[in-house]
Amino acid sequence: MKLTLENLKQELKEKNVSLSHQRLKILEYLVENRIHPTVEQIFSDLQKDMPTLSKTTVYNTLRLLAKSGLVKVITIEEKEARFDIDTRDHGHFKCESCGRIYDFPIDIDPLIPEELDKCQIISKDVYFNGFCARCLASEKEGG
Amino acid sequence: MKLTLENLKQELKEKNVSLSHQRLKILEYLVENRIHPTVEQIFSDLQKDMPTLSKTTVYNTLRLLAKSGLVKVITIEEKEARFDIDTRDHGHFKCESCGRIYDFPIDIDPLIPEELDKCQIISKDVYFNGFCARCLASEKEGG
DNA sequence: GTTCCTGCAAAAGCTTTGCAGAAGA
DNA sequence: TCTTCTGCAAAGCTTTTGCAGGAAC
Repeated sequence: MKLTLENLKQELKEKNVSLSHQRLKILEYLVENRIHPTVEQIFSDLQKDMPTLSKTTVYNTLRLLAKSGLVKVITIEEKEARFDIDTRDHGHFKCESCGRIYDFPIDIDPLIPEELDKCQIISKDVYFNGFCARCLASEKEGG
Repeated sequence: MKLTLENLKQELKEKNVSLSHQRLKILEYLVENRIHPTVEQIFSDLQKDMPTLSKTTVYNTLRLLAKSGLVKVITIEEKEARFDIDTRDHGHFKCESCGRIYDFPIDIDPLIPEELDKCQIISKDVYFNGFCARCLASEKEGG
């Protein structure tokens, strides 16, 4: 299933989660801005078109979407949570220089050790930290 | 190199990090209690023997140890940081029922995709969430 | 008219900072 | 003596909660 706004709206409908104007805009933002934004980013970007939007609503909506399984909370850094509309298994790489978070494909299921066989695994996260190719290149170039 | 207090003290010596009484006790605690404790756990346990210990010192020391590379900060949950004296690559499984965090061996290096070849990876974290064998068993048993 | 949602303000919780006094070399 | 460390208090941030007003059906 592709991660389109239509599909996500349909999924919410099936789960009886209503979509107010604010909620729809936040969902749209997540679909169109696959940058694993923070609450602050979502809030300040959307506020430009919705001056009355409050941060509380952003928090409430993200919590609702996470509870409904449509959004994943990324804890790759200590201070702030980040949000990902793509809930399928994949890895995240955070550049310590520019702050960008990149997705990368990784299938760790074959590596899960036997000792976890008797556990029930609900979510799997792979987080890498370092410096991205772009920053390494501009560092070399710029001095 | 084994994770003994002696080896860790030696490593700090080489890095010119001095070990006060408080710092030594916190380091000892981490070596002897491989439970990925929170600041609160470390503080309240150590306070029993060191009534004047302050939480600030626990924070300061953990930051120092992390900066020195002797401790890893685990962000497997959103609210509180946890600390691991074992900085070698391994996975963490957090049980949502009892809150325990288990270590498990996993070597993801062979799975790192080509697209990250030009990045510099500094740290790798694998976090699983779910229910541990112990909790699943007692649930079945207890009803 | 009833229910649910929004958004302000305040509170809560973790972590950091400022600083004076204490400890140690 | 001089430097470094501790620990109290206060501040800083992110996130949650209480609640009155408003929107939607």
